[in-house]
Amino acid sequence: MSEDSSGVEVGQPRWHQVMTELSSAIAAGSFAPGERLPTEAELAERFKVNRLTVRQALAELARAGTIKTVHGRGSFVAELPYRFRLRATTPSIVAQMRGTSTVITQDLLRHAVVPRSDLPDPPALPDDELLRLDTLMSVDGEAWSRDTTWLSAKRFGGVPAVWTPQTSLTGLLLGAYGIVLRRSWRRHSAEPASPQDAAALGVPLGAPLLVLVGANTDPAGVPLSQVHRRSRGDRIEYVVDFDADEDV
Amino acid sequence: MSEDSSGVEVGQPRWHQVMTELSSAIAAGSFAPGERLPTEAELAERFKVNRLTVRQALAELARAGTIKTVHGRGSFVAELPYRFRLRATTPSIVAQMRGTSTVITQDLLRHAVVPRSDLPDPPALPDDELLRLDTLMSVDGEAWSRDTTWLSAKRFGGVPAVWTPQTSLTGLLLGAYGIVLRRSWRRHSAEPASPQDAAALGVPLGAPLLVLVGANTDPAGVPLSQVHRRSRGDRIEYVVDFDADEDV
DNA sequence: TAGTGGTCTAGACCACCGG
DNA sequence: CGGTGGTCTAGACCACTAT
Repeated sequence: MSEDSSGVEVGQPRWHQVMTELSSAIAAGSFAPGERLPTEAELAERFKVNRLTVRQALAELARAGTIKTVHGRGSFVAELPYRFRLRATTPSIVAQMRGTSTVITQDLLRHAVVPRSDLPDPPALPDDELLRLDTLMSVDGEAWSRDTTWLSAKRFGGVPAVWTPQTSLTGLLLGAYGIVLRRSWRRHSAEPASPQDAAALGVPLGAPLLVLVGANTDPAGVPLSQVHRRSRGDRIEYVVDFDADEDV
Repeated sequence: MSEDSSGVEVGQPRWHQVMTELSSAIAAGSFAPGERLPTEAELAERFKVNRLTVRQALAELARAGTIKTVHGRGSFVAELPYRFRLRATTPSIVAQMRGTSTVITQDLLRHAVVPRSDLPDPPALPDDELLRLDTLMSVDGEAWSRDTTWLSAKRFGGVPAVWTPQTSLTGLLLGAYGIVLRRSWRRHSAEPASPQDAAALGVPLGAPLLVLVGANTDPAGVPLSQVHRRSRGDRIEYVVDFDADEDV
């Protein structure tokens, strides 16, 4: 990245220069976390570019999680980037996070019983009727991940009735059914946020999500549940520790 | 997503409609994998919108990996989405992929010996001089992931001299040094592609990358290497299997 | 209602690719 | 060289938020 005598990038598009200058200013503390940036019109005037050029710069910063843009209000510097480190060996995410001083809620958005034959790619569960739970996990009021969980409808049909935002599914299964979940396998991938993801998680379209697909069994190895979790990439990461004892 | 009588989305921005229509056309096979889409000007005329509106639609499709846009040539439908499934328990990625009929190369882009004291966040290795290897892994000529690997410079200083594009680092350490690597821990996260990532991997700025940070030890548990791998999210995923025997 | 970001247009010029 | 995508401008109007 070459620069001229005044420290301005050379040979880069104008929007890229604006992006890095804003990024540097934020990193240098010229704008505090949570603070509002100048309006797009002001930035355009300050950088002597068109407003669209500013917008391209802001869009990239938003996708990277550096700022958060809200329609009608402005663009705000993100809170200090914090990524929650989750142990992949532990079935319950919510239980792990509850150990902290933050407020964790998991709302049940939808639930339905679906015949296995209706599913193009049914989960590997030994049941004909499957209970589908769509939940949204939030931390301090900020949505962090969307889950879709599949269970046996016959065995666990009562779960939606007793669900509360404080529910941890693993804890519920243990408490109400006496069942201990054991992780069987996990798949980790990175995907761009779909329009639905973007709306539910409050991230820009295309923002990186960390996606987990996995299965849990009972202690005997009988498949009990299958999970599909889409988490904000700037908030969640998974740790696999091969040295430590693999307990819960 | 409501639609009017002709099946056109309603209440969505024009660029979003163009995006979904193109996406559907591709999914329906109107454009074969690898085929070139009409030019932006043609699409603008066909959809009766400005070229910028078409460009916003194409940009989202490119970030999602549906198409690949090349300056001066056009936009091309991506080859059938294929994601390589890598076992997280196995230290060597390259060795895993070599089992397939594809051509895997790993080019050594740069290497340097760095005093540990020069690093703001040094890897957990018991050495004062560290060898840094920057490599690029490609599959059938397409760049899939960039690695930065740290090793003891004293023990492994000869590695760069014997490197070839066919090298697997794990295999090399075993062959030339008689050392068996054992995975110690792994961290998986999702990040947007930086300008450097985008240039090296041929993806759009901000495209989702699957990032792995990890450490390996010798069989006795002594730290040997630390890895930082940034892979194309549309090409790589990691599998953690808790049921299978954890060998290899 | 005023101020903010979100969308869209028309037009221009530049940078890259291929023959 | 002609054709393609990449960047940028000026200007307009819409949608959302706060007061």
